[in-house]
Amino acid sequence: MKDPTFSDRELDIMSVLWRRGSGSVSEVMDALEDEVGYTTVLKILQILEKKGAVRHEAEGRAYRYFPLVASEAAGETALARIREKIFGGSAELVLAQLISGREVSPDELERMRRILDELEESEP
Amino acid sequence: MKDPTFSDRELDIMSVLWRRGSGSVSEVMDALEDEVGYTTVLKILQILEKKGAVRHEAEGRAYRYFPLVASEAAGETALARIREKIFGGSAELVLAQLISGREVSPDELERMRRILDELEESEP
DNA sequence: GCGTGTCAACGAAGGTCTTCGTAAGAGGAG
DNA sequence: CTCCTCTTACGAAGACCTTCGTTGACACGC
Repeated sequence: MKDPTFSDRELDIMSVLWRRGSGSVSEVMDALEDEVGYTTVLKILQILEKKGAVRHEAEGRAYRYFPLVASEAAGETALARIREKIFGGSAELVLAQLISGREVSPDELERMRRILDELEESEP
Repeated sequence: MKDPTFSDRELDIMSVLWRRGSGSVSEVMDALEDEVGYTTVLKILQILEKKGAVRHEAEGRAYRYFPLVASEAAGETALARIREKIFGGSAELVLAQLISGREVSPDELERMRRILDELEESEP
C-alpha cells in the first residue's frame, strides 16, 4: 500500500487498531468516540481489508483485525500533504502551528529539542 | 467557519489561493498541478464560496477569488486531527516524522530550534 | 428442541466529491 | 452585424463514503 490515505471514519478505526494493536469488531466499536452501528464498523473494516490496510484472523466465532499499514506510513503521507498544501512546504511553519495554542510541558519541550539535536548529529 | 476542513480538490485550490493571495478561475486552473477542466475549478470555487471559505469580486468580465479562511486555521484543524488520530496525541512524534526522511538545512534546523526557544521564554 | 444473542455477509440508501457538458451572456475582431 | 472566445451558471453523472437493515449461520442456556 503506497501513500496510504484514509477517509474520516476509516482513520477513526485505524486509530483504534494502532492504539490497541488489534481489535474485534465489537472492541473497535466500543473504542470509538462516536456511536456507530456494529455493521458499519464491520463494513469499514472490510473496506480497509480490501484496500490492504488491515488483515483478520479467526478468533472463536469472531474475527480479530490487525493493522497492516503502520501509523508512521499514514502519518508521513498525511503530514507531507499538509506541509505542502497548507504550509507552503515549510516544516518550520508546521512546527510553529504544532506548538501554538497548546500547553507544552517542559519535558515534552526537552524531548522535542533532543529530536532536533539528534538530527544534527546524524547529518552534520 | 469553525474548524475548517477541505476535501482533496478543495485543498488543492485553497492552496493556490493561499500562495498567490487571490486568483481568477483561469489563474487557479493554470496553477494546479493536475489537469482540471475550467468548469470544475469554477464549480469548486463556488462550493468554497457557499461554505464561506472564499469570496469573489468582479474584475472586468471575470471574478477574482480571495481566501477567507486563513491557512493557519486550516492547518490547525488538520494538524490536530493527525496528531490525535495517527500519532496518539504526541507532538514529539509528529515532529520526528516531520523531519525524518528529508534533508533539513542547517538554517531550517536553526529556525526550528529558535521556535522552541521562544516558546520556553514566553511560557516558563 | 427452541429461543436468544452474537457474528459475518450483502445490498441498498443517502450523502458528498469531482467531473464535465451544455447553455447563455458579453466583448472584441473582422 | 456575425462569429469566435471567454466567462458564469446549471445540472447531471459517476465515484466514493457512511450508514444501517436484513439475512443466515452458529453456539449457548434452558
